[in-house]
Amino acid sequence: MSRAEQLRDLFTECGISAALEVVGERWSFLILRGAFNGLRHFEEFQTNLGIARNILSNRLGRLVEHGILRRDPDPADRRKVTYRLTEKGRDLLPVLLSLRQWGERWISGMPSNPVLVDRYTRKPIAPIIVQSADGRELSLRDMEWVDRDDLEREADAA
Amino acid sequence: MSRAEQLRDLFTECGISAALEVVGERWSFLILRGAFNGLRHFEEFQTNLGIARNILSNRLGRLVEHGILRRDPDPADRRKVTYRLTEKGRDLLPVLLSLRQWGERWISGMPSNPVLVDRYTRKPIAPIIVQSADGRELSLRDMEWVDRDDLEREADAA
DNA sequence: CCTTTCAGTTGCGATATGCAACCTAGTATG
DNA sequence: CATACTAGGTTGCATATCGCAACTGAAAGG
Repeated sequence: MSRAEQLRDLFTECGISAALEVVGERWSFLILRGAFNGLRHFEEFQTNLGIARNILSNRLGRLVEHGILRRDPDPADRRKVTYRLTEKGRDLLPVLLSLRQWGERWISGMPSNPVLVDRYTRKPIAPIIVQSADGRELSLRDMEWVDRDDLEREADAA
Repeated sequence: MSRAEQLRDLFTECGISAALEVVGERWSFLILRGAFNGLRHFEEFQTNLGIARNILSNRLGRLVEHGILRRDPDPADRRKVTYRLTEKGRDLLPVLLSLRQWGERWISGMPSNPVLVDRYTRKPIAPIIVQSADGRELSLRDMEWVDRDDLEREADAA
């Protein structure tokens, strides 16, 4: 595959642009961070994040539309609405945490509060890293972009 | 304290907000994806991403200001400028890859092309996960948010 | 009833984005 | 040398999105 072809593929069918369509807007990550931290109700998000009410309304709606949050009426108090993460939403945790760790390391320079700990050992979670299939840590030097078809041909040849 | 300062504090107190202040704008992640895949020059970014020239100019400038990209004139052709990732920028790889993996799994439904492989084993990299300090995979059930001061008190009590 | 709470919606000005045209320095061509 | 072309922007202007404050409407609570 030529370099030009590789680049074209890269930009037409990448999971990153697909993901950004859904969670790439201004407040989406912060709303999700709130949800991971236990925020459930509109007013909780609004006062905690300081986000404008109309924007919050719009973002919650989009996250629900995309199946990242579930919106349930509270049976005990019919004014209240409960937003909570779906499995699809919970699966964004590595993204949120790696972003947070990067921000702590390179921008704020210190760990934020509160800390996410292993419930049993009470120790903070490890830094999120890129690993090989057999669990070794990989840096950029250890990796290479390969076309899927080329990779299959390699495997067949071996 | 002015409203602007209040907002600034709000933005810097959490690693996620701090990170988003720098890389949270519309095209930033896509520009970084390009950089990770070898794009170096203004025109390369522009034609491959289809981004407006003024926005690209502004984003590249911001990424350089924040030390995520380095901007060097090309000594061989003094019209050309080379943008490349700094260590701070390269350290965003787990964020980009976990976002990509999430998008592949939940939005596009299939792995994108090309694939990032371990250069030596030729196998695709592993899914990015959250791990304990001793390397066990952690799910949300295994974790807990703890105030840092409370955690210290726990440690002292033990 | 009367008040408060919750989850929004509406109107409107400020900000950000996208597009096309233009600009400047440097390079290739004849 | 004159001319054309290239790389990396900038400028003007239309549109889209955001943020704030005020308002709404249904449901509790007293």
